[in-house]
Amino acid sequence: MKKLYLKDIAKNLNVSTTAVSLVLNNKGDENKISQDTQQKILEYAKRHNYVANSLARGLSRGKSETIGLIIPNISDDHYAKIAGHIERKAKEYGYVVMYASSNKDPKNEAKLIQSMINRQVDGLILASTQHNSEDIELLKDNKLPFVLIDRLYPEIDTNYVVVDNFEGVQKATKHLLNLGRRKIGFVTLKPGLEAMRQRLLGYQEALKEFNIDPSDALVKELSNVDYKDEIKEALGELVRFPNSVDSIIFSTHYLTSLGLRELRRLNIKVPHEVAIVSFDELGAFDLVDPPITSIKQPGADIGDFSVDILMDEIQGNESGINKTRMLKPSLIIRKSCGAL
Amino acid sequence: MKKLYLKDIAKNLNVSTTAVSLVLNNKGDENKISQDTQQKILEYAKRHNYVANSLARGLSRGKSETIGLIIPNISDDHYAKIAGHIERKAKEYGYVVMYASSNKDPKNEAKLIQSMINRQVDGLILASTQHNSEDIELLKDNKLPFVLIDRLYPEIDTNYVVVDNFEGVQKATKHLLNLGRRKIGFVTLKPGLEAMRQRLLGYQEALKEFNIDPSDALVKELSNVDYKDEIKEALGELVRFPNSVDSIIFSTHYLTSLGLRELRRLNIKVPHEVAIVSFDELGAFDLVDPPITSIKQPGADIGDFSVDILMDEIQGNESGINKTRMLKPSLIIRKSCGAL
DNA sequence: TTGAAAGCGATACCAT
DNA sequence: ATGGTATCGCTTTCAA
Repeated sequence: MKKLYLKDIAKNLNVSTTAVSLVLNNKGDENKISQDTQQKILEYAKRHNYVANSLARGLSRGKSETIGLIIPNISDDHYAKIAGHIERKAKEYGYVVMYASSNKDPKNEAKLIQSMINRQVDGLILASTQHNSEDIELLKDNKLPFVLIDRLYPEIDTNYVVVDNFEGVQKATKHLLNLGRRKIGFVTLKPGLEAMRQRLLGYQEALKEFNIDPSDALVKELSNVDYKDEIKEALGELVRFPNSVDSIIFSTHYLTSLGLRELRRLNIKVPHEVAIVSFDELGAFDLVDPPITSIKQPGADIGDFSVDILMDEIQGNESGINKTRMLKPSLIIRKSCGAL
Repeated sequence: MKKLYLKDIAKNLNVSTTAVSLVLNNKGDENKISQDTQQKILEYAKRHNYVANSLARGLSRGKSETIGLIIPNISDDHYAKIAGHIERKAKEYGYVVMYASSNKDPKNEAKLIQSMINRQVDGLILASTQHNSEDIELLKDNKLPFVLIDRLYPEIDTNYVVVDNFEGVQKATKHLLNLGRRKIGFVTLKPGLEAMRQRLLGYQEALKEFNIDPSDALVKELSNVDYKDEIKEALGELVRFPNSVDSIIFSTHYLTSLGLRELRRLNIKVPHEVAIVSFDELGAFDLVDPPITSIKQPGADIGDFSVDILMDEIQGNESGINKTRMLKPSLIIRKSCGAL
């Protein structure tokens, strides 16, 4: 089967390439191509299974019908879920998505953005994690439509879809406080990650509302690279005198997994001795012993909304659609917090 | 910042576009462009942050430096992990990846393949699930290099990277048998999925080795769409007289999760009354109560090898690299099988 | 209604 | 060593 090109079909049908192109792009009517010709072309194309080379089309129209997705790590539950929804939604618009993982490295991130730009993506969804605005400049310079997820820059005007990290943790912390817990530890990652900062603030705010002084000793900020090792020591310190926490909030699902393993190793009863709450979930958290109380992010909405917004930007619609979304996470109460 | 094109830099430097293109593609030396000119061009390009439009380049060279990835569902743990490795590896070759989810629908799959072809991907990694070879024909017709993962066609000559589903389940089944279990249920998805068939065969083979007649009553094949409902009934039947299984193997991680929830609802003690083993893992399976014995797939290897093979194909190397790989899954023994 | 022809931005062949 | 220029496949303007 030899490849069939636009000009082949024009030649074989004795019409111009213009006609063929127009008809195949559904512009036959508005350009008053006769019904006869249209039928002929359409049929021929269908019968021979013609499809345009989208590189050529893209080059010609200045549009690739591709969007880029840059996230810390596609293998992570949270991002994988979002990626799934982004793809499904993008497909509705006839778009396909290219993804790339930044591994939380800002340098990497900048490179990836540049790479996406070269590849002429029509828009970008960026789950940048570092609070670093160079990449944003890059995008603005290139006039590339984009939507931020997982992060927002209050000081810059951007489109974004984020979850309310602050409120999520605040609610969870208050939940623990209402259950009578008073020495609440907070295990998180070092700042840089804006989302992490918000989560910490939510924790501190809740404590203040209960007139408890947030103690630095109860907050453990782990390095983004060595957290697997550091968490052991951190937990050791939290459960030992003089800290002796009665509960711990982990700021992300993988810290929860790691933490729970370590608590077991230390032979600490959850939730009896130490209650725990996780920000974000892993697939089997409801089956864990004990089932993990979690702050759940609306992954589907994050994906869907970000694509909707992006498409709106790409199409240049000044439609009424909101270009920013602050979504609410929900607290799923299970046994690990000591409530049930 | 106005966009800079190849011809701009040629004009500004008073050289030909040819020279610029050659130099920028590291073909300066082999084409004997003077060092002076080369320096000039390189510097100018760097200083002005020039990068080629890859659509144009792709059109011109007939290569997009993009590979396509078609999988049932990127949100699934298993595929997300593979996708991560594929991307990392592809990046090493200067490639970027486009993904699309087929949702296990063969029609969908064919469409996606066509779409990838239109988009001029240089190669395709396909985790097709249905035993349907039309898509393979499509690929061969288009002479598009591809690698199959998760499936193989013994009768067709293709590149593939698969895990030994048969042996994995066989090993797990024998493990249960060696622990004294005799009435082993098998919960899986309806055939069509080649991998699923292999798993079933592995189960049956192990039973035979122990001189046990594989009973159809102990095998529950659920529909790909309604498995969430069907599994409840299936489990009810398995644990009730006359079946009364003493153990169950679930042929995929999400069936395990669902199944475990149902067993709990039925108040059945795992592993005491019914031991369970899962094919494939979910992130927190080691934390579940009881920790789940699982047959673990080498996701990293699947991803890495498939890209290596694909790149070899794309580059047309007739190098010695093996174009097929049969990887071994490993049995991770935890408490749910009753061993510990 | 239809078609010729000029792009889109880069590559690479063929001269010089 | 360097430069013109045809070419990749499609879109789109403009004239007929």
